[in-house]
Formats: sequence, C-alpha cells, structure tokens
Amino acid sequence: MSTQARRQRERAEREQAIVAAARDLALAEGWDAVTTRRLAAEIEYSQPVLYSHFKGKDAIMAAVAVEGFAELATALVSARASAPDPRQAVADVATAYVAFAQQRPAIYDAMFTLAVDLPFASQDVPTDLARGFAELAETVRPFVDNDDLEAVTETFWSGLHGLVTLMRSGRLRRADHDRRLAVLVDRFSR
Amino acid sequence: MSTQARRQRERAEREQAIVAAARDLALAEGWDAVTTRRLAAEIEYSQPVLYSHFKGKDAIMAAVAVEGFAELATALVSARASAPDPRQAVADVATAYVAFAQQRPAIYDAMFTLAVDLPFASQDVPTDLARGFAELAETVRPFVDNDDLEAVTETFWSGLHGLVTLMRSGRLRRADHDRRLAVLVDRFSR
DNA sequence: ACAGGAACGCTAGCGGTGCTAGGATTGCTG
DNA sequence: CAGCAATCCTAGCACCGCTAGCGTTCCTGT
Repeated sequence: MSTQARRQRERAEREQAIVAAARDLALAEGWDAVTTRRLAAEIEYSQPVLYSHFKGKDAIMAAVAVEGFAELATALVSARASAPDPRQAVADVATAYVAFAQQRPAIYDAMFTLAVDLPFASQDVPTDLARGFAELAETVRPFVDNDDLEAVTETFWSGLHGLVTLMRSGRLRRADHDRRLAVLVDRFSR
Repeated sequence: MSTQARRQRERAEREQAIVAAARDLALAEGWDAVTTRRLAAEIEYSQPVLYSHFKGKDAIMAAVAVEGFAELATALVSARASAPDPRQAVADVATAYVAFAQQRPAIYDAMFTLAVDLPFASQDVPTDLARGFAELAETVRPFVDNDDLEAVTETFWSGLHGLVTLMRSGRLRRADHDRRLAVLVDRFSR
C-alpha cells in the first residue's frame, strides 16, 4: 500500500514538473521553443515519459492553460474586491485582465488562442474559467438589465480580448492603449 | 527586350499561382495543410522555386493576407454604402466584418492572428488595411467626438475581432452571436 | 529468501516539417 | 555556333511530434 502511494505521489510530482517546465519555457521563450525534446531534457527524463502523462504536446499546453484560468480568475476577483465603486470596478477589472495577458502572453495564448479543443468540456477548466467569467459578469451587472447580462458580459470580454490580441500582434499602437481601454470601460459602465 | 519581358511576366504569373494555391489550400484545409511540399506540387514546380519568390512560408502567408485586406476593405465599403442610416450602417458594417471572418477563417487568421511581423511597415498593406480602417472610422464617426475617433474606432474593431476569435475557438456559443453583436453595435452607435 | 512478472523508462527510429547547397540542364547572347 | 548565364531539380540538413520494442528495475506471492 505504502509503496504504491509513494509511486503515485512521485508520478504526480513529475507530472507537475512537466507542466511547470512547459510554463516556464513558454514564458521565457514562447511556445515555439517548447519542444518535447527540450521539455524532456528539462525534467531530466526521456521524451516518451511525457507521453505516459499526457496524450501529446497539446495536452501539456492545455494543462498550462488550466493553471492560467485559475490565476486569471484570482486576479479579477481581487481587482473587483478592492474597487471603491461599481464604475471603478469595471476599469480596475479591465486593467487587471489586460495586465494578466501582457505579463503572461504565452499563457494567455494557451488559454485563448492556441490549444483549441482540449478541456473545454471537462471538469477542471469550467470551474476556474467560470469563476473568471462570473467575476466579469458581476462587474458589469450594475450597468445592465438582468436578461442581457450574459450577452453583455461576453461582449465586454470580447472587447478586452480583442484589445489584447490586436495590440500584441502589432496591429494597434501600444501608446494609445490607455485611451482605448478607457473607451471600452466607458461603453460598458453607464 | 521582348524575351526578358516575357520571362518577367511568366515569373509574375507563377508568383500569383503560388499565392492562389496557398489561399485555396488554406481555405479548404487550413494552414496546417499548407506545406511547402504540397504547395510546390500544386504549382507543379519543385520546392526551392518557392524560395526564389518568397523569403519563406511566412512571406507566402503574408501575401495571402494582403489580398485579404483588400477584400475586407471592399466588403466594408459596400456594407456602409448601402446602409439607409448611420445607426444601421454600424450594424451592417459589423455584420459584414464578422461574415468575412467566418467565411474565410484561414485568411482572417493570416491577416490578424498569424504571420505577425511581416508587411506592416511596407507599402502594400497599409493601403488596403487603412482603407478598411478608414471605413470603420467613418461608420462610427456620427456617434463620437472627433478627437476620440481613432481610439473609438480601434476599440470597436477590437470588439469585432474579439467576438470573431473567441467564437471561432469555441469560447463563445455560436447560438448567441447575434445578441452579442447587437450589444456591441448598440454600445457604439449612440 | 527467492523466482516470476509487471511496471517502467530508455534507445532508436518513423514520417513529416521548413529550408538550402550544388550541380545539371536549359535557353539566350554575341 | 560557342559560351555563358539564368533556371530549376535532386538530395540532404536539422529539427519536429510521436511510437515501437527492448532492458532493467523493483515489487509481489510463495
């Protein structure tokens, strides 16, 4: 019994090491630098070991994304909680969202632009993703009729996502970011 | 003189054939299916010929994107021109934008999510991209102070882009798309 | 204590990618 | 018609994600 438990624990630790290595490598050098060979070297095991934990590289990226959902949700919760009033809450949550995306671009990509089909119908993501989404909904709720809440929340979210991605790919000048964010916030907090 | 002119013309035709093949293949099977080998087979030349026309695969994708900018601009111009009033123009232009992205997802990706750094500081793209952007600006102009026009246009564009990309990657339910688009239009036309 | 067996992780390799060096062939030019 | 220059192809490089198959190690039941 005990040895089995130890093995299971070691296995779980190694799995976590894989995800952590992928995350660190992606943050430092982008997802292109995250190859199965480099990942294997990083955790000091051979390549095939990765495939005993994950179905493939996509699944590893998905695991990194799952961690990201939890982080993002926490950031949004904290931003809203410390806002003095509802209008400022919209601004602060928007700023927190953008800050998350800009400080961890690789993780944001794994969450929202790459790794499409993986864990969106599973048990893990919905929890943290729903937490983040619910936080956005509560933020805009004071400014919207109840029956429109979901659509407005999703549209607000899309605006943030669009600002982040277009700016990151060079389609929008970084210098004007604050003005654009102010426009978006204004349009969703009145 | 004449032979040289013919050669130059044939070369231009072959270059166009490469771009067309890339475009068709991407539309039919996605960019993953567009490999240099398949592209070469499609135009009935060997691989290295591609590199005598383009620096690499990215440059070919960029050429496809350039064509896309022209198409999108035309679609937006036509949508605004046939709108009965300014408010409806916002709705129609938004619908046309989304329709373009949904009908040519691969080309939209080449324009806005992949192929980051290529021709954004060249002579070709700015023309058609600016045409599309100007059309968006004229569409929202009736509803905004002049000194905010650029920021509002960019933010409106970001909203459209966010809706498109999040829906396409499965983060937003397709069924509620019309409601979300109506929210966005409403927020930018009053 | 020991034989048997299962779990484990490695080496090696497959088919594919983008890209390039080098030589052969072609076709124009003087 | 000789020579040259442009053109295009064959072959191959280094890398990718992924997997088959084999040794070794370690746990298990007698």
